Amino acid sequence: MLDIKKIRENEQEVRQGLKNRNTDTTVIDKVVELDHGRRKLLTEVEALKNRRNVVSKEIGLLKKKGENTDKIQAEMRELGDKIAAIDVQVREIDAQLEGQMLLIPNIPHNSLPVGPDKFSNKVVREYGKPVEFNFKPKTHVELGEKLGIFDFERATKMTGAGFPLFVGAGARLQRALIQFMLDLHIKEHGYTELWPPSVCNSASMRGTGQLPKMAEDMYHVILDDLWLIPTAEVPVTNFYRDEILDRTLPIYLTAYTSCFRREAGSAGKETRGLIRVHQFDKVEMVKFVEPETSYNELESLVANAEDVLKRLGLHYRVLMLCTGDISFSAAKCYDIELWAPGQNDWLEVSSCSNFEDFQARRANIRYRKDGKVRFVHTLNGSGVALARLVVAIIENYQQADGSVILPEAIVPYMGGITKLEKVS
RNA sequence: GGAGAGGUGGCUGAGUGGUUGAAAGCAGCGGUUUGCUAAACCGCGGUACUGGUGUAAACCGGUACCGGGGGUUCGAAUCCCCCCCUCUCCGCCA
Repeated sequence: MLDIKKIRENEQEVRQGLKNRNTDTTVIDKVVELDHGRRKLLTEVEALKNRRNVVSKEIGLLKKKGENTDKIQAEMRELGDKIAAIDVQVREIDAQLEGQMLLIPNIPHNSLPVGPDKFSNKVVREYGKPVEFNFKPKTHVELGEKLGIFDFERATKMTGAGFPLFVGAGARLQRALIQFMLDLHIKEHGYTELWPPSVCNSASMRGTGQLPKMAEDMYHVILDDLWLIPTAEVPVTNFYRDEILDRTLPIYLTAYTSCFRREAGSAGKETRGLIRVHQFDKVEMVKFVEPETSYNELESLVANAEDVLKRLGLHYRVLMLCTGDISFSAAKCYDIELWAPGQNDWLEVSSCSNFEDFQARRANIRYRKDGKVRFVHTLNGSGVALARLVVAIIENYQQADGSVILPEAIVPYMGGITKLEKVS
């Protein structure tokens, strides 16, 4: 959520930010009008309440002396009715204002390239080179089905399309990668591990910005009004919701969770394989930092995610997303994409964002600095998403015979398996 | 799911419908004392919204906040209703 004061004082800047994002700015018109009306009513009703408070005290004193207060009480009853009427109006305006404020996305940071869509994203750097094959590389679907490391047909029987099922060495590979990534972040990057719930309540979803706008993209457990988490960002960021932190910042947390996404509206797109699925696994990194440091922290967050890919020897590139392509809550975002030769395309495996105080305001996460209470800045990034990482590993490390040599870094986690081969 | 108990400030914990923003303690901040640390003593406190003065730092006001939302009343932490959450016991159960 934006600061209403910022809208009041820097209206043009906010409008320009929204325009750069391709967002309709009429919401600002509404907000400005509501805010104006709200404050006018507030001054009025608060003056009346002050009078009521003063007179009520007098009534108490008069009664103690045994004097008759019927007349003043009747007056106050009238005043009370007036107050109640204005209070109703204020409450209505508050609700409308809150509703509008929740729909306004974050303002993009001024370092972003301005542009309407992903074609304006800027490649910041590229690591490694594409693997050269002396045969035509296969897709992970062709390879994996032959290797028996996943089974999409039976997954469809159990659950439905878009829910992956890993088998044997494939299942172990998932577990190994999770362990490898968590160990790296905990031991070398300074994160503390959390193992959070897989469902969250609506307040948490609002806190990180999924609600109210993305309700249709999530699985909703209606009986208990709980939501399956689309990312560990939700539980981990909400770890500190409604708290004033007394710990020294920065705080780095990491968590592995499954992630659930309905992917409404993307039916038919990339439906085969592991590229776009309803459930996938991800190690997430979340930071709570002082505002002055958040852009430096974003750079080191990206570096932490890149470290995973470097150690796995994968070819990747880092994109700085343009104003039109960043997500609702983010002020700045880097995407990391892996090269997948079977797909002949780049695959997004990480999205590292600085939300500034946008989530902190919604989730009410603050800290004390020199006796004053301030909102923290929150950041998060995938470190990294598994399904697509597996795609890249399989497609990059494939051999002519259809086997897959595993990157050295995960061999210790694979119980001696160095190669995925067909088992009969 | 059934029965009971409870939700008060950063924490612990009092609280009579009328100077209660809220006793007390702890923590915190400032000061005195002290060779240093500690201790002792004195003093100060919350948050949000909002009005005024000021370029600003700031200062002076107002309103609201005792789990959340309603209600009764001139006046509610205190009385009533609804909801949420936590704990204990029972039931069920990986």
